[in-house]
Parts: sequence; structure tokens; C-alpha cells
Amino acid sequence: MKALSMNAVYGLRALMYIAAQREQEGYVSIRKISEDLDISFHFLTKILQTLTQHHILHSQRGPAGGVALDKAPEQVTLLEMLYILEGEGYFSGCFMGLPGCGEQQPCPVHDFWRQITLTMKEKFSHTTLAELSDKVRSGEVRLVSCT
Amino acid sequence: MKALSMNAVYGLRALMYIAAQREQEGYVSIRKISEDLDISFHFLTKILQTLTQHHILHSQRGPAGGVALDKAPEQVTLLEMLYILEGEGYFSGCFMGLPGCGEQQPCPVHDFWRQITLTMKEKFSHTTLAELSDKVRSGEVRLVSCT
DNA sequence: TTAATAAAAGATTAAATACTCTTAAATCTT
DNA sequence: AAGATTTAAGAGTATTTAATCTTTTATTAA
Repeated sequence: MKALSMNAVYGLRALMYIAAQREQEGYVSIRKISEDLDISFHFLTKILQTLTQHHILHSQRGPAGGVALDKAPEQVTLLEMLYILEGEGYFSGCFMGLPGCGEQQPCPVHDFWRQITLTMKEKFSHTTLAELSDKVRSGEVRLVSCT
Repeated sequence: MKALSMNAVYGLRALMYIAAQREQEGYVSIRKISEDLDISFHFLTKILQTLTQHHILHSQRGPAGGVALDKAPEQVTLLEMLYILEGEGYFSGCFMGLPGCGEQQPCPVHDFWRQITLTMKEKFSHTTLAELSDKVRSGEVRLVSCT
């Protein structure tokens, strides 16, 4: 099951990276993020651009420029990030891809799948970027593969 | 969230279609299935071919040939079908796509996601093709969009 | 004010997935 | 045995997603 697109994977990883070093004042350059996380610079630029447009990040051009969080990481939920990175319809859609699946004409696993997605939405709406980045700082989570 | 590939969607739909008419003796032609379900004939042929190779279906060439279930639909689970149509690793894989996610180095939602996939596996291992096709027969599920 | 730095934006390329077409081989009917 | 029907197999095309390259614009520091 492909839960997330590369877009979302890279976006989340970058956000955790940025939030993990919120001690440091100033901006983090996209170039540095892309090198540290081993993500294509240009691809990452686009992803962070949409996060900037959605006011998760703030950007600054010129020397010493880069990106920084636009709000406190405690205020940013995983659900919010997913909606931006994957689209609003991320938790909609029939599991089986059956035509016209809905309350009137549910697919065989309609109710079961709705329960699953509800559980996920509930969990992710209470999971903040702060929590995620804390796990990075504590070393519980690694953002790059060890070579 | 894209739960299933078109491969799996078409495969499941065809299996439900075939199982729903298990009264009729003999084989159902792939041409007819593709027309009734509005799926590309050649594409469907390939999908059913792999189901035949995995002994879910049995095939017969020549006039009055086609495909038929190779075992009782009560013996075929949704989990089994998913593994064939999507691959054995369908329920593996890190939700966040984080490198080296596992028990030693779990991603931030590792345990949560594992619980979700376990719930799904449990449910799908007790959901049989017979149940699914019964819902088609009762009209609870529609296999094609109404025009 | 000039050079360096860095994001923004859009065009282009590459890879994966979804789908189609062609040919071959098997099987049945007459 | 001949011809029609149907699956089998693989090559080929199209679309989508992922990644890269190029140019432009803003900003800062010397």
C-alpha cells in the first residue's frame, strides 16, 4: 500500500528537519536541506514552495536567506501537512475503487474503511510537527539512511 | 490515499463478477467480462492471467472457453487476492517512507500504522470472495457506474 | 553599485504505471 | 481437416508522477 507520494514524504521529512533545529535563529537554505536529506534540490524547492504558499513556511531570498517555520510547530498538525502535500481528498475515495461508492451504494468494505480513515484522521489531527521533530532530536527517528 | 492500483481494482471487480454468477455452469469469456465491466479487454486478460497462474481461476481456450473459479469462493480471502494483485509487500512499508524504519528505529507513527495494517489484515483474512460476490447479487454493490 | 546568494517559476527529461495492439498457440465445432 | 473462437504472451503507446535544468527576480553585503 503506497500511503504517501514522494512529494509528501520529502515534504514531511524536510519539515521535521527544519523544526528539529528551531533553536538556531534565521533561515535554513533549501540547498543545505537537500544535501543533508539527500533530496533533489529542485524537486525539494517546489515542495517547499507550496508549503510556503500555504503559510507553513516563510521564505527569504538573498544571502543568509532560506526557509523557516511560519508558525509554532505545536500549531501545525500532521493532518494539515498531509492535506497540503497530498490534497484535500486524501482520506476520501473508495478503498476498492468501485463506481459510485457512498452511503447509498457502499462497497463491500465501505464502513470498515471509513472507520480506518476516521481513526487516522483523528490521530493525525492530534499529532503536531513539534512532536515529530522532537523524535528527530532525541534520535528516535532518522531522516536519512545510514550509509 | 491511493489504496489500490488499477490492477487490483479491476482484478477484484472481475472476480466478484465471476463469483456472482457461479450458478451458471461453464466458463465466462474474458471478452464478455471486459464488456460488462467496461474494462480494456487486453488489460483485463493480463490481470486474469496472473490470477490463473496463482490458481484462483482456471482457464479454458477455444469456443465456449473462458475463465472460471478454480476453488470455492468461500475458500478465497480478500487478503489472498490483494497479495496476488498488489504483491506480498502490500502491508509492509513505512507510512512516512522514512529510511530504515523498523522496530529498532521506528518512524513517528510506526506503532500506530502497524496497528492499522494489522486491523486490515485481520479483517481481510476473514473476508471471502463469497461474501463479496453475495453483495453484488443482492444489489448492495454495483460493479459498473450507472450511465 | 556591483557581485554573490538564494528563492521563484516554468520548461524539459526520465521513469513508472496504465492501457492498447499484434501475433501465436490452443481448442472446439462442423 | 478447416475455420472460428479464445487465451497467452510480448511489444508498443499514452498518461501520470518524479526529477532535473534553466532562467528570472529579489536580497544582502562588500
